[in-house]
Amino acid sequence: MTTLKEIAKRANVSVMTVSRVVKNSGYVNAETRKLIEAVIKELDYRPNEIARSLHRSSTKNILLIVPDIENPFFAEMIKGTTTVLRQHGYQSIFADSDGEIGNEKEIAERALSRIVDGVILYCPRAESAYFDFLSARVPLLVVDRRITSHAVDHIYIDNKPSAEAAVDYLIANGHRDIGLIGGPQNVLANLRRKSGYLASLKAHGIPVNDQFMFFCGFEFEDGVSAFEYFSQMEHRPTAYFATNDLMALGFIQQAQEKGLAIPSDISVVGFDNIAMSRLISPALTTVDNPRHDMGALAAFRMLKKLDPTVEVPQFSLTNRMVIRGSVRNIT
Amino acid sequence: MTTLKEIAKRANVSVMTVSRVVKNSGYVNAETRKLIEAVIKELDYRPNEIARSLHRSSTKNILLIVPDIENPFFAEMIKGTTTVLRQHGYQSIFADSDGEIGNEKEIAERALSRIVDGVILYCPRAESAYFDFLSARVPLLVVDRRITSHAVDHIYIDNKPSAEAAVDYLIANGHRDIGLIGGPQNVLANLRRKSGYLASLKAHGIPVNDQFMFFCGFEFEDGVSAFEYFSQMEHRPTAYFATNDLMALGFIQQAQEKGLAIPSDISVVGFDNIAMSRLISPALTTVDNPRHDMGALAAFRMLKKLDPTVEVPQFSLTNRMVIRGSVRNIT
DNA sequence: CACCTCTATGTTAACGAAAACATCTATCTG
DNA sequence: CAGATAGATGTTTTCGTTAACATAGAGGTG
Repeated sequence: MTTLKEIAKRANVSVMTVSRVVKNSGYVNAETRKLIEAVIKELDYRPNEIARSLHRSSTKNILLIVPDIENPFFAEMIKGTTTVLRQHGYQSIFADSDGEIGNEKEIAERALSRIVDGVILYCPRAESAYFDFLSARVPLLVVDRRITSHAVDHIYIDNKPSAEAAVDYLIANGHRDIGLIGGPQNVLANLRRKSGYLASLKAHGIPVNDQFMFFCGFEFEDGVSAFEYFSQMEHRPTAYFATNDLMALGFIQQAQEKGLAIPSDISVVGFDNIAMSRLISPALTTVDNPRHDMGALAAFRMLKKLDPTVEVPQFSLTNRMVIRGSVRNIT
Repeated sequence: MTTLKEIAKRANVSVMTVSRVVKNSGYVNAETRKLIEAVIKELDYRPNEIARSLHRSSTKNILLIVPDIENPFFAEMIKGTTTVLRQHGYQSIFADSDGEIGNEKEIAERALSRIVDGVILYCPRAESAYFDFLSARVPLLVVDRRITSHAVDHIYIDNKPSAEAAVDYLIANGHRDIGLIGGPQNVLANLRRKSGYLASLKAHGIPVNDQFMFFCGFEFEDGVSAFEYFSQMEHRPTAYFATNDLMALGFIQQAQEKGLAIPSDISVVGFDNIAMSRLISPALTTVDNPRHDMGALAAFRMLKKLDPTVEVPQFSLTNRMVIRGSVRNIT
């Protein structure tokens, strides 16, 4: 716990001279510098960043709040963010809210104690008025959530167009009876995917069949259930759009279990492009969202908030279809 | 940026009285307190944690360094740690070293500037002498790496016994020709798994066949290569032990692609119990390691370092076999 | 009533660093 | 050679909070 003072005493100079050596600023005689540097080394001195932070009233820390770090979706965004922040001399304080609004707020509130220079919220659960509250008190960025308030800076990709493109792709491959494995109906991103499905059908003059839409959870098992639901029907879809890969995977596994082949019997398109979708057989055709870039952009936008001279590079944040082997052309 | 001073001025009292109200300590007249509380609310005051940290010379922050947060293995450990830390009033500063020694050291070194009260290194890459250096300067805990130095506190599960148990299980199911899909030979955990394989064979008097051991990378594709390697042999193993699930998954997928059935034609055991191993068909028999608990224990051990009165709960950190459907009894 | 104790509040110093300002010498310029 | 200037170093104050110490009135005890 060496301090400037101790160095100064040992070197027989004032703290200010030592400080000048440490920060390499101002005038210091070459020999004095040498002596002080030797003492610094001898006593293994390192500046106390807390004291510095207090003085400059900035900590060079950014608080990142995610609903669940075990979800690779968030892990990848976080990685994109921390990498950029670190390159710019900022550290990431990280917190996992477990998807609970209470935790989320409690954690965010800590940021108001000036332990961080800014807060980035990933896919937060709190009500939108809360973001106005926070934003008024600390540099704030909300990622992956649509925000209506003009005052709150945010990054959001609308999933509707890419979902529509995914269904367009099925239609282009000759499918007209297309099932929707629709996931939960209380998550915005998911609803936008459903909207894309509906929009595509409409654009191609295909009437919507309510029977062809199955709503469920978000998990692998929900894909299994979806298969069971559809397999009981007489007239079944030839192709399916699952609003996330995990459900698509469950659906495909169950289909194969029951002796159906993908894509010769059934075509499937997923959404998210999780790691596993590449690895199954056949590999899943899906929609990739730029998680890493979203995280990186969030970092840059935050840096610019804190220092307007920062250059924010161009990111084209668009979802992209990844065509693999789970769709068959039936024209 | 309201400070105690401003509150004091507005309420016409000294800063100390305000401080007493904020910290709820010492004597304060009920009416004075009420008045001060009103002013605090009016000015939206929050104590500056940086100033507090400086004064108490402790930040209530712990630095966590992982090689790659996108790897669910680390994400789960991190979650175990942060959850416990948060419950004890500590925040997690998080950093991703990208598996590079240089980054790892650079990040760890920051901790010496007293911005954190302790450091937890997950599966670090640095040479072991470095841990002595760090440990002498900051409360340090090393997780998932064998450390010989007596001075460095660490948490480590030897993978050999559980690997041995996994192979024992294959042998108990009547297999004697057992292939090893061995992964890279420069990673300690992986070598211990290989040692377990060898130990089990030896214990059962089964001679080791060098041809039956395939060494490769760590990925899904390496499992695919492994299948290709073994399928060229005349006399093939009836069962395989893969030193991680990802390779087992690649191996199984390729086997199924080539028309072989699991487990009727080939039995496979993996290691790690990643999420996907439950989801394939047949579900993979594998070895589960308590990632979450390791993370939680790391947190408790760190807390105890910082405050010896903390109770560290009992964790039985042992790998456990998870028997599912990828092994057939051929006796 | 002298003295103690409890209640209530204020003053000073400290945490470690650094910006702002001050001092002093040596050298240079007109 | 007076005065400006660059070089080298020191002193004071500030960042916001709080521990330690100081003060002072009210009420109680012997």
